[in-house]
Amino acid sequence: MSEIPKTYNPAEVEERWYPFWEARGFFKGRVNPGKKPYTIVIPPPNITGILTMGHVLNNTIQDVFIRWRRMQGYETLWMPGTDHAGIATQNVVEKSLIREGTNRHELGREKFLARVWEWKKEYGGTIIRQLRRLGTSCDWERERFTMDEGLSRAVQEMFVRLYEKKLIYRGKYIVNWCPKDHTAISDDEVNHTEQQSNLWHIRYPLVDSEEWAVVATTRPETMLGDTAVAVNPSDERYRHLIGRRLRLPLTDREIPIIADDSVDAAFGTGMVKVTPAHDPNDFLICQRYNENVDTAHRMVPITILDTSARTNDAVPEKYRSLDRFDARKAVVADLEAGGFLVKTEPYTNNVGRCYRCDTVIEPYLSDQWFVKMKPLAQEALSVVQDGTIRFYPERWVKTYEHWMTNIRDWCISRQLWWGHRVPVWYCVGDDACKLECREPIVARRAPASCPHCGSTNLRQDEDVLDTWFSSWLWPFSTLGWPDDTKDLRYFYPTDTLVTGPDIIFFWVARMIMAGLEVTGDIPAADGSRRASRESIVPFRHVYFTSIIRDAQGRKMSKSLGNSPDPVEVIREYGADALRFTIVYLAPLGQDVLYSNEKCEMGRNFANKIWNAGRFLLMNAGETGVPDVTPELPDAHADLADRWILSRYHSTAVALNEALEKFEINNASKILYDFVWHDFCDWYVEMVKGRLYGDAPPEVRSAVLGRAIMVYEETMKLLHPFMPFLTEELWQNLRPRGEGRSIMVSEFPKGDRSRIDTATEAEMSFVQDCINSIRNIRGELSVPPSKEISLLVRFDDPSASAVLMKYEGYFRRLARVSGIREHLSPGKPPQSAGAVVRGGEIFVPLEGLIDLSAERARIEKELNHVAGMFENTSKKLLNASFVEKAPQQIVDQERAKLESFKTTMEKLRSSLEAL
RNA sequence: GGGCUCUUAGCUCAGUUGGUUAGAGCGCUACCUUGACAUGGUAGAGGUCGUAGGUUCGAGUCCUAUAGAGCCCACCA
Repeated sequence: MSEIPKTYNPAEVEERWYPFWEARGFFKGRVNPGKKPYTIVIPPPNITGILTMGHVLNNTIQDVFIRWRRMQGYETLWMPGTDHAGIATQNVVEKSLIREGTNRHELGREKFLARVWEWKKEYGGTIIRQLRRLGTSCDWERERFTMDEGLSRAVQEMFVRLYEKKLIYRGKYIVNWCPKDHTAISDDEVNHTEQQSNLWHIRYPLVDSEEWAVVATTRPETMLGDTAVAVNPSDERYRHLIGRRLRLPLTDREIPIIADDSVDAAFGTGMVKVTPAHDPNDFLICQRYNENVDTAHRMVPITILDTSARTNDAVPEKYRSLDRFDARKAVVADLEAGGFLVKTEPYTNNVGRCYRCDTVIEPYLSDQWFVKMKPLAQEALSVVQDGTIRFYPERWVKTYEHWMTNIRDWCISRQLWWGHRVPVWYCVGDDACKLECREPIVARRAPASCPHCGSTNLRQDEDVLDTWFSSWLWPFSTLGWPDDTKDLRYFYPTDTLVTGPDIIFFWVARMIMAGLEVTGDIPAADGSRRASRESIVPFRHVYFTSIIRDAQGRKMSKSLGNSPDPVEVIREYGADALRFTIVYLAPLGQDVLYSNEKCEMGRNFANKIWNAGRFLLMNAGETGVPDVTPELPDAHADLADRWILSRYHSTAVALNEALEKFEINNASKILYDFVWHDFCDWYVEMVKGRLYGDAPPEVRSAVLGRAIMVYEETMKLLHPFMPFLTEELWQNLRPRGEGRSIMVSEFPKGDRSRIDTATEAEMSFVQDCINSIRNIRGELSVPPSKEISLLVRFDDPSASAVLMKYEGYFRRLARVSGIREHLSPGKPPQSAGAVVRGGEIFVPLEGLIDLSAERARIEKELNHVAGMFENTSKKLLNASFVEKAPQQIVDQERAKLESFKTTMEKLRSSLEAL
C-alpha cells in the first residue's frame, strides 16, 4: 500500500471529516431520558472577536471533555453562541460611520441599530467559522446570540423579577464614567494603573479671619465643584474650625468646614476638599452630612463637567468648555498666580481607566440602574464553599470568596444604543394628567398607557443594559428560560464550565447568582421540583484555563501584535497538532508561554501516529486486516504482546482518571508517552520479526491483528484530543460501514485485571539488557552495521532462558546475531560487559574493542553504582532509620545495598580483566 | 495595604499522598537514510531543585523567614 503518504496531510483530512460528522448529526444533543446528559455551554465569544490562542485552548479543552463524555455514552450537548458585546460592537460600527463622514447621532437610534445588525450579519459569525476549523463539536443548530429574541425575553424577565423583588433600583450615584464612550461602566470594567502625578496643596482662606485651611488633592480642577472642606471630628487641630466658612479660590462661592469620620487626620494636612459630584468618597460624605441637617441646609453636589469631561457652565466663565486636563492646568496656574498654591509634590497615584478604550475614568454623578448584590451573593458564596460547585484549580475559591464578601452593587445601565433596552417606561403625562406620575413603569412588554393616569404618552428609558446582564443568564436562557422547556428540564444544570480566570467576577460569579435566583421553579427532567442546590446551580465544575502568553511571557495583545492567528497555525501544522500542543503545554492553573514553533511537537506526534498506522496497513496489505475475535488478545502472544496489552490497559485507566480529575495536560502526556515510547519505540520494533519473518501464517495474523486492535483502541483514546487524524486512521483500518464514526464509538475504560505486573517486570528486564547493549555499542563506537554476538551469565538459569527465547528481539533492537551462555568465571577475552539484574552480559568485540574507552565506560558505571551504594549504606548505618522507617522501606534499602554490592564486584572484576 | 501564583538541565516545563543519586520536549554532541516515520532512530553531555533556617529516620515535595518574577483585589484625598 505504497499510496499512503509518508507524512500526514492534515488540511485534506480535516476538510473531509468535519462535514461528515456534522451531516450525520453527531454534534446534536437531544433530550434522551435513557441516557445521562452531559452539558457544556460555550463562553460566548464577542461578535467583534477573532479567534485567539486563548479561544483555542479554551475550546479545545471543552471539546476534549465533550468528545470524551460523548464516547462514554452520555447524551452530550455543547451549546454554542455569541455575545453582542455592547460597547465593543457599538464602537466598531461607529468607527465605520466616522469613516463615512457621519455619526450615529446624525443617523438616529433606529437607523444606527439597523446598521449594527447589518454588521453583525456580515461579520458576527467570523469567530464561529474559525472555531469550526478547530474541530469543535458544538451543536451548531442550537447556536444562540445574546440579543436574539428568546434571550432578550430572558433579559426582560430577569429585570422585571429582580425589580419586583426590589433587587433592582434606580438612583443618582457616582459611577465610573468613560468620557470617550459616553457611558457608565461597572466597577469591574475599570483598570487601575499607577501614574506619576502631583499632590497639590491648596490654601482656602477663611471668610471671617486671616486664617486659612490647606487641602491636598490630585485633581485640582475639581475644586471648582467643591461644596465643603472636611476634617476628622476628633482632630484637635481643626475642631474649632468646624462650622466656619471658607472662600473658595477662583470662584465667588463660600463653603463650610464640616466634620466626617472618613477623613484620615494623618494624611496630608488632615483636611479634605469635598467634591460630591466628582468623587465617590466625597459623595458619601455629602450624603452623611445631609442626613444630619435640615432640608434648607443640605449640601447640593455641583457637577462641573459634561459627559465628555469638559467643564460646563457651573464653573466661572474663564474655565468653561475646557477639557478636564486643560482645566487642571488653568486652575493650577491661577492658583499659583493668586498665591493659593502652597506646594506641589510629586505623587504616584492610581488612576482608573476604561477597559475598552483606556481613557481615564471620571467619577460622575448620574442616574443609573443598579442590582443589589448582597442578597444574591450569599447563596452563591455558600455553594462554592460547600463544594456544590467545584473550582479547578481550587485556589480560585479564595479569590471568589473575597469578592463575594466585599461585593458592591452592580451598575447595569449603559448610555449606549446597542444592547437590551432597559424595560422601563416613564409617563411623560399629557394635559389631562394632573398626577405626579413619575414612577417608572417596569414591564415585560411595552405598556399601552400609564397605570396611574392613563396617559398614553410614555417614553422608554433611553439606556441599555450591561452586556453581562444577558451573559449571566447564558446557562439557562440558551435552553429556553424563562419558558419551562424540555431542554431546560433535561440539560440543566450544565456540568463543566471552561473559562479564563479573568472573568470570574464578570461572568462566573454572576451566573451562579442568577442560576440560584431563578432556576428553582424549572421542574427537573422527571417533573419533580428542584429541591437541592445541586439542581439549581448553573454548573457543577468550573475549569479555569491558563492564560496564554508569548515566548517572552507577555500577554497576547492586538497592540503588541504578538497574537498568532490560529487559522494560520492550523494551516501550517494542522488542527490536531495545534489542539494537542496547546493542551499539552497548559497545566491546570499555570500560565503558558506559547510560540508557533511549539506546534512542531504536536505535528511530529501526529506524524508519528500516522506512520505507525501506515506501518500496520502496509503489513496488512497482502493479507488484509484480521478480524477482532474474542481469542485475539491472547492468541500466540509472547512477551511483547502481553506487555503492550498491559501497558494499553494501564494507559486507558490512567487517562480516564486524569480526565476525571480535570488534569487534561497530564492526560495528553499519558497518551504521548504510551504511543511514542511504548507502542512505537518498543512494541512495533518487537513485532517486526514476526511480521517480516517466516512465522506461520496464523501467528503472523494474530500478531498483526492484535497490533491493529491495540492501535485502534488507542485511536479512540486519542480521539478527544486529535479528532481528525484519529477518524481518518480509524476509517482507513477497516471498512466501517456508512455513518459509522470513531467519535460515536465506545471510549475504552481500560481493564485493571489486564495490567500484568509480571509481564511488565520481564519486559523491563529485556529492555534493560537491550539498553545495556546499545550503551556498549554507542559508547564504544561499534558501527551500527556490525552485528555482534552476546554472551550471558546468570545465577538463575531461567534468566538466560528468557533472553535466548527472545533472541529475535535482540537481533532487531540491538543487532545481536546470537546469544550463548558464558559459564566460565571471568569475562570473555576482548569483550565489553555490563551488569544487569541477576547477572552479566558480554559483547565480544575482537579487534574492535577500544580498551581505554571500555575502561572509561565501566569506571563511569562503577562510580554511579558506588555513589548509590554509599548512600544506601549510610542510610542503613543510621540506627534511627532502621528503627523508625517502615519495615518495608528498610528491607527495600537492604536489598538495594546487596545488589549494588554485587554489581560493584562484577564491575571491578571486569576492570581487572581489561 | 491585603490576597494568590511562580522560581527544578541552555530554553519551556512535569514531578501525584515526603521514601532509589530528579524526568520530558526543544536545543546541543556523535553516529545512522536498516523494508512506518529524518516531522525519524540510537547513544551521550547537561541540574548542590532561588537562598537561609526548621520539622522528619528521610525534603524538589511539609513549615517559617528571605530574595526575585508575575497576577488579582483595595475610595486614603
